[in-house]
Amino acid sequence: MKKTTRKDQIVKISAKLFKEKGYSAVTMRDIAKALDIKAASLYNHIASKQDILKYVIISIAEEFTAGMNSIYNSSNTSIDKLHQIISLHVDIAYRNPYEMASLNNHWMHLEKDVTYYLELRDSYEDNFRSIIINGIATGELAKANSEVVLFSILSTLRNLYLWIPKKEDVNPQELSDNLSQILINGIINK
Amino acid sequence: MKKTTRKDQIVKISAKLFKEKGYSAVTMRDIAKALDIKAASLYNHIASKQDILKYVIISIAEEFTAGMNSIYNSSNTSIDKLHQIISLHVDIAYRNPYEMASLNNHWMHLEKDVTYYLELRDSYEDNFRSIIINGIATGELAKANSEVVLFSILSTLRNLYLWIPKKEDVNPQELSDNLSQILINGIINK
DNA sequence: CAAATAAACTAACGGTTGTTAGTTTTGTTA
DNA sequence: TAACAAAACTAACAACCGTTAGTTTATTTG
Repeated sequence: MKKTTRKDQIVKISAKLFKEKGYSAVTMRDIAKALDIKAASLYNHIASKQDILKYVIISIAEEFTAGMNSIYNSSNTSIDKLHQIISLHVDIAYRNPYEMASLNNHWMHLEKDVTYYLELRDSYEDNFRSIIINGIATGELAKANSEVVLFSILSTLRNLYLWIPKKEDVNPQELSDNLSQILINGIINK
Repeated sequence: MKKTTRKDQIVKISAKLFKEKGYSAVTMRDIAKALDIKAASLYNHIASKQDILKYVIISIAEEFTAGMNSIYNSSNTSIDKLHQIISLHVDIAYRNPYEMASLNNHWMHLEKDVTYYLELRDSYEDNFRSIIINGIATGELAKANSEVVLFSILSTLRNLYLWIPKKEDVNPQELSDNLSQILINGIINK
């Protein structure tokens, strides 16, 4: 059982504020006020504003990359791997809806750590791309522009954070199933 | 033939900077420097920084709503309407990749004009939703959670601005066709 | 309970922000 | 070419920014 430290609280509330107004528009005084302390007190727990952003983003980026590696290296069919990727995204977005906003939109303010972030993201995308190309090669997937397929699925999955908090009682398993059906089988009635 | 005014240049270069760093991180001095003038000179052409954002966002939001109204009120099948919506997005994103970033991510800084923006967006989404629900009712579309269908397609279309500038020689018609195939027919090989 | 540590505070810093006022330069029209 | 308008300039403003230093208060530990 791990306890929530003050630093955890700072990172969590910051992620929420970053999502609402964007990283640059959120001041240290905003963050402090949300915790009912003074801005200077934040520095007993974190090194800088950028440091907070790093804690918001990097751990989740690593979780995605690790999850993708595990899926990629399994011996499932391409379609099963796609189902697992969808589940991975739903699961992480469900647990971290605010953090996902920074992961998607505020990573460029990481400055020093931006290179590491991009390595994680590229690794993730490369594996995703391979799975799609392989699925087309084996005939599991229809012939299509693999870059457009990748872009389309990834766009939907990366936007889940915008949608999940608006739906009160969304069930992750059910959402995952619905997405799998729509993204993989399409929406047309055959 | 309409000439490009200084104001047009300011709005255009601002949109590009807003996409790269976010609205709040871009200063009036950044915008001025990109045009090789001083920040104070900008105020001969625009009223405020927020005013620039308004010019970046609102005209495109109106273009989307108008395009959607036209499609919605036509007498085509639901599936044809979906094809047309995809074309609409590709067309607008192709012509305004930088502005789309503000439309998607920086609209909350419109302050006074945020209500009008949200009206346009809601109207757009309501029509989109109706088309999907109608398509399912007539049997053109498979039975599925209409909200997830809407979310999935909209996520892909709204992210086009991120993808289009990265692909050098993307042909809008070809992209539109690829997207239609993938989003409507799915990716599975049947 | 004394000592040590953690975490809050006040006050202030140097720099940057959007914006204004007033002035000069540039370009157009009578 | 004189007069006018458009668009640039310099200088500065009050407010706000992230962050630091030094101090006080609260909590934990020996």
